[in-house]
Amino acid sequence: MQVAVDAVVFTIANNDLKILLIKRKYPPYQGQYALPGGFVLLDENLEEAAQRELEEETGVKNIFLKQLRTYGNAKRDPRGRVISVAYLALISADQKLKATTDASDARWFLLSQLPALAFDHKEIIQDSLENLRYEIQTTNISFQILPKKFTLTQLQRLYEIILDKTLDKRNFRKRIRELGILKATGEQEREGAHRPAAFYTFASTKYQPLSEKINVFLK
Amino acid sequence: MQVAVDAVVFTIANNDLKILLIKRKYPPYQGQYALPGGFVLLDENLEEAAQRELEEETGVKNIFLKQLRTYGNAKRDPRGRVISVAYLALISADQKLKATTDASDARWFLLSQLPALAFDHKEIIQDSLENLRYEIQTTNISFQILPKKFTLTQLQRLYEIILDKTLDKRNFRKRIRELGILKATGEQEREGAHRPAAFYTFASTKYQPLSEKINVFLK
DNA sequence: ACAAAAGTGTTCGATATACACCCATGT
DNA sequence: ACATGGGTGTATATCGAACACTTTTGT
Repeated sequence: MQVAVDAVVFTIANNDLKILLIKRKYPPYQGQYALPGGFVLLDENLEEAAQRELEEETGVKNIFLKQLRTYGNAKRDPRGRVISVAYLALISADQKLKATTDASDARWFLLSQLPALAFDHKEIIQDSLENLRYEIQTTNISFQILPKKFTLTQLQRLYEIILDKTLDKRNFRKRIRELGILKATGEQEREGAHRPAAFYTFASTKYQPLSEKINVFLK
Repeated sequence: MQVAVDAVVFTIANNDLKILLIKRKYPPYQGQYALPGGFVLLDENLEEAAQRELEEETGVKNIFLKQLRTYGNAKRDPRGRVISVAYLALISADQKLKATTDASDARWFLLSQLPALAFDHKEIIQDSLENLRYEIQTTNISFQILPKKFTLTQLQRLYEIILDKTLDKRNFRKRIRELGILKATGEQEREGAHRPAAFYTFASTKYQPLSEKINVFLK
C-alpha cells in the first residue's frame, strides 16, 4: 500500500481566492491538473513529505501546513491502492512559483474556474474550503497569507474573500481590536489619492487558536 | 509502507467516561493495552477496515465512526513504517464485548485510569477527547450512545460527563428544545421513588451538524 | 409525611448587529 | 475642489447565564 500527501494551498490575488495546482507529467491523468503532492518516503514524517513535495513541484517551501483529513477510498487511484493525507495551507501571493518548464508547471487557479482534476482532488478541495473558513474564524492562520505589514482593510478583504460575504468595517475592526492579536507599526501606507492607512503586524506569528473565542465571525 | 486504522471508542457507564482497549497478544508491546485496530487490506476502504478490526478484536460492530486524524510519525511503530488513521466513536455501554479469551481481551477503561499504552495511542486518545467534546456540541453524535428512548436527565448527564462540568437543568432543556432534535414518545420512565421522567427519542438518527449553531455549550 | 428526582420561566448582563459621517491624501 | 478609501462610536436586539420552587411518585 502506498501513502501519499497532497497540499491544498490557497492564496489571494486580485481580490480572488486561488488555489495552487500542478499539471501532471505522467500517467495516470497525464496532462491534467492536480494538487501538488506525492509519495511519502520511508523515513520522513507526513508533514515533511508534504513540504518536500510542495517545494519540488512548485518551489513553495517551508510554509505552515495543517492536516486536513485522509482520503482512502480503495478505488481512488487507478494505479492501485494509494491513500492520501491532505494538508491545508494559506500563503502570500507574492511567493515565487517555480518557473514553468517541461519539468514543472505550477499555476494558480481561481476557485471558481478549476480545471478538470485528477483523482478525488475536487472533493479534497471542497473539504479544504470548508475547513479554511473554519480556520480563519478560530485561529490566526491568516498570518500566513498577509505581508509582514498590512492594513486593516487588507485583513478585512481577506476575510471577505474567504467567507464570500461582506463584513461591516466598524464591527470588524472592533473585534480584531478585542482579540488583541495586532500591533500598530506606526507606519502608514502612502498610496492612492486618499487618506493613508496605518500598518499593522501580528503580535504572534505562531499558529494558535484565537483566545477562547471560537466562532468569531460566523453568521 | 503499511497503513493501519485505530478506533477510539467511548462509552459512558456508571456516570463515567470509558474507553475501549484491547490487550496486545503479539509483539511489539505484547501484553500491553492498545486501541483496537490493525492493518488496512488492499481492497477495503479505511472506514471499512476500522469496522472490521473493531469487530474482530472486540465484537463491537457496525457503529458510526468519524475520522479523527492520521498519525504518521516515522518512528511511531518499532516494526517499521506504519501510519495510522484514527477513528472516533461513541457507543452505548450495553453493547456486548467479545468474551475475554486467550485470543481476545477487550475491556473498558476509565479515562482517568488508563494503563500504559502501546505506540502513540495515549496521544491519540488525548486528541480524541478534545474532538469528542467538540463533536457533541456541534453535531448530534450523542445519538450513538443513548438507548432509543431516554430521559432529558440522561442526556444532560451525558453532556456533563463528557464536558466534565455541570450544566444548568433549565438552560440545558431550553436549548435542546430550541434545537428541535428530540421527540417526546409519550411514555414515561417509572423507576425510583420520584416523579416519572418523560421518554424522548431523536427525531433523526443520521449523523449531522446541529442546525446552524456551532458552539452550543461551549464556555 | 417525607425523600428523591422531574419539571418549569424570568431577569439581567454580555455580545452581536445595524448604522453614517468626518478625515487625510493625490490630482 | 473633488474623488477616494481610511477611520471612528452608539443604540438596539439577541443570546447566554444565573437562579428557586412546585410536582409526582415510592416507601
